[in-house]
Parts: sequence; C-alpha cells; structure tokens
Amino acid sequence: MTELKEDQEDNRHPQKHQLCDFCNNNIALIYCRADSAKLCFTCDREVHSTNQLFTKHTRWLLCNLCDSSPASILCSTDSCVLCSNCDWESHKQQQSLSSVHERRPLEGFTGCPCVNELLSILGFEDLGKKELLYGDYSDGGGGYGFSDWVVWDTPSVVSLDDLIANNDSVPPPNFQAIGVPPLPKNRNAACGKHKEEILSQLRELSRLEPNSSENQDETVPIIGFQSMQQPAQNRQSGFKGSGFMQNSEQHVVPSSEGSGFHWCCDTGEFTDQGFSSSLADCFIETKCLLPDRDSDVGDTSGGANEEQSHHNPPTAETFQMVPKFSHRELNSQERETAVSRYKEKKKTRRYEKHIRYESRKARAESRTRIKGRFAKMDCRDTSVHQ
DNA sequence: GCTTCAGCTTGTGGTCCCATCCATA
DNA sequence: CTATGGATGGGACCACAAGCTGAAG
Repeated sequence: MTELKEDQEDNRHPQKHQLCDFCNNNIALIYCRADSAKLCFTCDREVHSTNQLFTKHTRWLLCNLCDSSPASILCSTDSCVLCSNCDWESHKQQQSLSSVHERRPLEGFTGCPCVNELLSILGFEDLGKKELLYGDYSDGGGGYGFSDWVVWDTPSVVSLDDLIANNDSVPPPNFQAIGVPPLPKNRNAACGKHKEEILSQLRELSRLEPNSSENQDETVPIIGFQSMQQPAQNRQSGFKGSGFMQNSEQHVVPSSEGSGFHWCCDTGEFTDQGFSSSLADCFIETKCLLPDRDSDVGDTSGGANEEQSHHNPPTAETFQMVPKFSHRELNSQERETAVSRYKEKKKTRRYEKHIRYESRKARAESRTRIKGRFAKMDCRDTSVHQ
C-alpha cells in the first residue's frame, strides 16, 4: 500500500536523481548550502571532515521534488521532504488537502555525525548500527520489510492496563519483552522518499567507520517493546511531528520510576537524561512554536489550574483542535518571504568596501592625522612636525 | 507645497591595541 | 605539556564636512 503510494508519487514527479557532485557516482542525498553542492553521505563525510571550518557547514537533505534545494519541510502525509519552494507549490495547489497534511520543519545538521547520529537525525534512531549493517530490511522476506521500519501501526498490546494486568510478569523498568516481535521502528522517519537509498548509503558509511564493529553492542537497540524509547517516539510523532495526531495512547504511557525516564502527557512534561540534548532542543523549540493556547497546558498539572474548566485537559483531541497549521503555514510563508529577501540581498552582496560618499573619502584622505587618528584643524601645526 | 534653518547623524582612513592563532623551544 | 614570541585580524579612535530630519515661516 505504502509502496503503491510511493510509486504513484514517483510517477507524479518523474525525475532523474542527481548524482553526487563529488564522486559523481552515488545518488546525491544531502545539500550543503555553503558549498552549493549535492553530496552522497560518504562524500559528505569525506568533504566535511577535512578541517574544522568545513564541519561548520550546515547540510540538509535534498528536496524530494526538485532535487536541487535543501529540504526544510517534512510532509508526513506524503512521506517526503521538501524545500520551502516546493512545499509552498505542492501544498498551495491542494489547498483542501494540504489543510490535513502533517508538515513540520526540518533542521539541518553540522559537524561530522557518526552513523548513529545520522540515524537519529534522519529519524531512524531506533535503527541501530547493527541492524543497519546486518539487518535485512530491504526485502520483505524473512521478517520485516523496509516499510515495516517506517510505518507505524498502533501496537496491539501497549497500554497501562495491559502492563498492569499481569502483575506476575511485571517487566523490569526497561520493559524488555523478550520474544515479542519487534515493534515497527521509527514511525516518524524524516528522510523523505529516498529512505532505502539513505539507508544503503548509511550502511556503506557504517562499514567505513573504523570502530563500527567495536561499538555495535553498545548501539544495538533493545529488540521488542522498549519503554525507554516509547516516549521519544511518541514525542516525535506527537510534539515534533505536528500536534499529537497519531497516538492517542500517549497519556497512558507509564512513567517508570528509577529508570531515569519520566513521561507525563498531561503536562507535556518530559524528562529523560538518556536523550540527546539536540532532541531536547528540538522539543523545546517546537513547543515554543505552538500557539499560546498550548502554553496553558503546562500549567494544568497544578491544582489551581485544574479549576480552569474553560479548556479541556490536554488530550490528543485537544491538541488536535489547536490551529497549529495556521501557525505552521504562517511560518512557511514568512520563511518563503525571508528566503526570497535573502536571495535578493545575496545577489547584491558586496564584500569589498563600498564608499558611499566620495567627497567624504577625499576629505578624509586630505585630513591631518596624529597616529592615524584625525586631528583637530588647530593641531595642524603640531602634526606637521610629526 | 515649498524653502530655510538648526540640530543631529553619518561616514571617512590610518594607526594603535588587543585577542587569537600557530609554530617553536 | 607549558611558555614564548611572531603573525594576523578586527575593532576603536579621532575630527569634521556632508547628509538627513523635523520644525518654522
């Protein structure tokens, strides 16, 4: 079904994939604005690890439509990443449909992230390096096909009641359910249409990493139900992924004492020392982007604010009512305008010194100076001697 | 609407000073 | 690893005419 949809999408936007500007061999998946270059993951690593300056280049995934601009928007509905222009064009033409499209901003990355970090950046944080290296996700045979990694189906047995029901088999804090088929991984991958190519290149990159074999054990995610990661996924699909659209079970996810993880959906409070700061930053940023109405949500945990019955408890439905898309679209338009202004300004950018008033220049050159500083006219006599 | 005027702001270049980087002992 | 010195880059400084702005006639 998903593959069919993707095929249709591909037919709708027939295109020839751009090759990497560096090796001219692999499909370019990354765009570096500083270099104005389209790169594959391997060449990106090679190019941007050469010196410290290059590591500061911010890179983005390539837009799935035009294949020539950095993608700044993820459309979860279409499972594609788009540049601001293509996002505007594609969703402008389908006003009625775009109103229900889930979109969220994407951020670039800098430095030389390792494969695991890239997996996290691209929304494959559940997919450890071991799976990347040895996992057979590219075909459907013998287990989980690729689509299983990226398509989210609500788990049949994940609720507080389910967990409490069998007290005899209360799982340890990490809730490792041995023998349970692994949940679909990464229901919120942010890599767009070229998932397989990305994973293929990351797999290649992983092989090239010197300590790929050493760290495998450390990076192997727990197979099966992982309460440690569940909130992160929920958070991604909910907060980051635009508005709690997917998983109404979020508010019954158990908080596990002593596990270093706590999730409380009522307040939106989320703490987990295990998560990277970058992910936390994403969360904070997204929260700031939400309309003011959301800011009240965080207070509902307090007793006094519970009296405020003018708004319902922040269930998934409540958040769905928030006019988040109007906010998002406004940002998108503003972004569009800003990008246009930036491009125009960039065209006229001048790095050489620009003299606005030649007359002032001529006068400054003829002025008397003392140690480079302009001197008063009545100091002329003394300056002459210097 | 136009002109005039007063007051304020801006811009100009050579030199100095300080912080930072890098190589070397 | 630390200390030292040279190289480098960028900002501050100066006076004052030109330009700008708002009020007044």
